[in-house]
Amino acid sequence: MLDSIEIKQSIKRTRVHEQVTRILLRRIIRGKLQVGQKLSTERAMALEFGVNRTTVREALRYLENLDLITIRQGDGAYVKNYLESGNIQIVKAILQVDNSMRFQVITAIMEIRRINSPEMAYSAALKRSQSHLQRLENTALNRWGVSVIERDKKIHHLIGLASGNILHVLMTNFYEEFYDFFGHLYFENEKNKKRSEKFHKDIFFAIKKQNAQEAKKIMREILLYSEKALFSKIKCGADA
Amino acid sequence: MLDSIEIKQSIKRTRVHEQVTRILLRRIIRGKLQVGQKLSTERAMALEFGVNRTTVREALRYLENLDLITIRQGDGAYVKNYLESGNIQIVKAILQVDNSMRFQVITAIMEIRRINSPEMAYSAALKRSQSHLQRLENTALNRWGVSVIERDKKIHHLIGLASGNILHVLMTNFYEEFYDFFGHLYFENEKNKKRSEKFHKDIFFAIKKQNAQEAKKIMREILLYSEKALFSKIKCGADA
DNA sequence: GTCCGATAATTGGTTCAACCAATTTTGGAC
DNA sequence: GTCCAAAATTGGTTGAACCAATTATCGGAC
Repeated sequence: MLDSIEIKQSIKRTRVHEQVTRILLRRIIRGKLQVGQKLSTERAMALEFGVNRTTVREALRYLENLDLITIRQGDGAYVKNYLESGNIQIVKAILQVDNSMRFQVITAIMEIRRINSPEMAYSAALKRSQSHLQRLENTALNRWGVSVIERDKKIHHLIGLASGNILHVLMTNFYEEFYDFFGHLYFENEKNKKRSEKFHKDIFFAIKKQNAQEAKKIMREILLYSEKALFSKIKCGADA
Repeated sequence: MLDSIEIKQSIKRTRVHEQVTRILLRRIIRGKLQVGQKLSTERAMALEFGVNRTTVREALRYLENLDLITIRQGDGAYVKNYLESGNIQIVKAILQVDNSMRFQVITAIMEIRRINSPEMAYSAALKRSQSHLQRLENTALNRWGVSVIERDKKIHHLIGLASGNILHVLMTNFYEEFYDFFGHLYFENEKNKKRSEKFHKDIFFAIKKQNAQEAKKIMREILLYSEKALFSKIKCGADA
């Protein structure tokens, strides 16, 4: 009961089937297991990795849920072409096993966010309910309590809810999964922090006024700003 | 070897752990299992459903992959708030267990597509390689072979590839998972078919000319058209 | 020789029983 | 009441066995 969530997450022992997942994932992403190729049998993999077949099966279940493989009883498991059938979650999986694609993936994510979030803000300004507005105000104007990064997450999330489109919410969840990868790079800078706090207020008032065009513009500008700030940071980091 | 893919898919016996998944999914989506609530123990569920604990575990693994539950060794499994942490794949899961949200979900998906795909076409026109252009031409201009709906899927997919953003490709995969739900309603109409075939040619030529603005406009127009066509269809279906 | 069908071998799906590892609960010492 | 160690609870993993679908094999009909 006393353990903080941070400790729980950092200490948590990696489950064996997650390690197996990682190995297979790496083989697929790196191309050691090519599209259409048949995986070893469950029994053979259990032997190879020195684990139980049940454990292998849990790993295969994960890859199947990502649409990275198909499994057919009596036959075997085959690698699918993730560009044709894979679901969006695979980019996170990719990042975890292949750091070389990191920059490309992050760029792709930010581009998608730059396309979607302004429209999300637009819809939110038009459709926001009174209760969403209230929650937005509580989060945007109260400077105490949580960190800026946490407040930023919450603002985007609330705007998603206010937009009335569940996919906007889920897309926002998706972006946030990558805050761990690059969010701190942005928010550790004091100037960026200030800029985002201004954003929180501005977008709240635009949504309050139901000025959709302005909300869209404000969202667009903060995303462009943060992208620029982030990439210059990454470039500096690479030079150092 | 003789069985067609259709037969394979329709006949395929539902795996037991998938049935368990379905039950638990329904309980969560319908709110019988509320956010924060603890699920029964694996052993208890195995008893309740009359299956083995291993089978229950495979179902739980699925829900965990969807970020619908968290599992903690020594403690148990808890329902998460999917609006805060769920990944995009859950909307498909929702559709499979709760038909009442069907209209809302499809509307949400089409809105997101209307936001993204025109920008995807824009990028594709700017960045398309010669090989992507070639594949696009083969698909867009050859009227023989596959059905219009299959050609349509392929066109969108190729535009995604040409855009150079892997997320555009994966988002396109995502939309396509719902063609089964509403695609046939659109493509069974001869006039709609003709309209889409025109779209295929038009967007190809725009991308060939690298006219990004035009490609974006063409994409936007076909999406608006198809949405209108689809909703009038759904409305008629509801009246009949 | 080819083709067909029965049969065997292979492989994923499920079950059972046991034990390991983390967490929670219990109950006594203070 | 607090604290700590033991016990109970619960998820994680293992091993072996059997079920079910697919594939490979082999013998006979032609």
